[in-house]
Amino acid sequence: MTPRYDMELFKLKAELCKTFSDPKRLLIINKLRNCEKTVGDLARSLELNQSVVSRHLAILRSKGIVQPRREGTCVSYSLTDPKIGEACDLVHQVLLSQMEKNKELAEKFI
Amino acid sequence: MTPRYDMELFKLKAELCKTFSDPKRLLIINKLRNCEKTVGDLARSLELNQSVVSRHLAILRSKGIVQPRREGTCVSYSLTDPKIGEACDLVHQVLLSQMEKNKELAEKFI
DNA sequence: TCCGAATATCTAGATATGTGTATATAATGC
DNA sequence: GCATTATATACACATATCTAGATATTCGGA
Repeated sequence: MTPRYDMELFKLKAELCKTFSDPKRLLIINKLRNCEKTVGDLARSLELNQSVVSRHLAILRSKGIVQPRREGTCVSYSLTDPKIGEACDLVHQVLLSQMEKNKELAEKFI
Repeated sequence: MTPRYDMELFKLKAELCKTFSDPKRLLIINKLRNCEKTVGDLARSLELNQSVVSRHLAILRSKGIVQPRREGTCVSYSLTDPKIGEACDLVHQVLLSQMEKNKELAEKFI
């Protein structure tokens, strides 16, 4: 594996991570974990502007994270892969693990 | 779990993801997977500017991803948690899984 | 204490990202 | 065709991020 090839691969990985690096996108993904939802549903339940939701969905769609299904004037979105939910779980775990560490560290100074 | 609390939690998760959303940071993390390395080692082996490596290490350090160990004038860095390596593996898997999907999709149009 | 090596930080400039508002597009029913 | 509803996109602006290059800091040795 040459350095150049590495760079290309890691660029792709970084882009994928970037897709998950917005709190509103993570909220949307979380809402879609178990069932598909329309743009309007998401906007209402997350109390977000319709255009904001639509744009984040467009980003997620362009990265293959979610898929649309049109039904009349409504468009329902769902996750393309259950692995995406698992990835979010792992982020959760790493976050908790970090919080634990910070807690331990904080306690040392009490 | 109220929406507000959700938002705070997802902001933290998004920040963690953002930390992984730069290809050079991912390369650095990858280099540190099995053994600690000095700033100079990393700069040389990745063919990156010293200040760039140092800056990225500062970001990773501030998020608790890596930890420094000074030895004379050198500073060696290592991962704080093996879970971080696992998280990168999962990113890798999701990426492969996406590539598979794109391949399948591409083949439908051949 | 002065010097050199290793690392960290500052600055300025280019690029990218997220948002609200307004508008465009798509589909349905009259 | 026209009005309505749902969704997508364009625009302008503010903010954030990354980088190279210069400079500051830290440490060990002469």
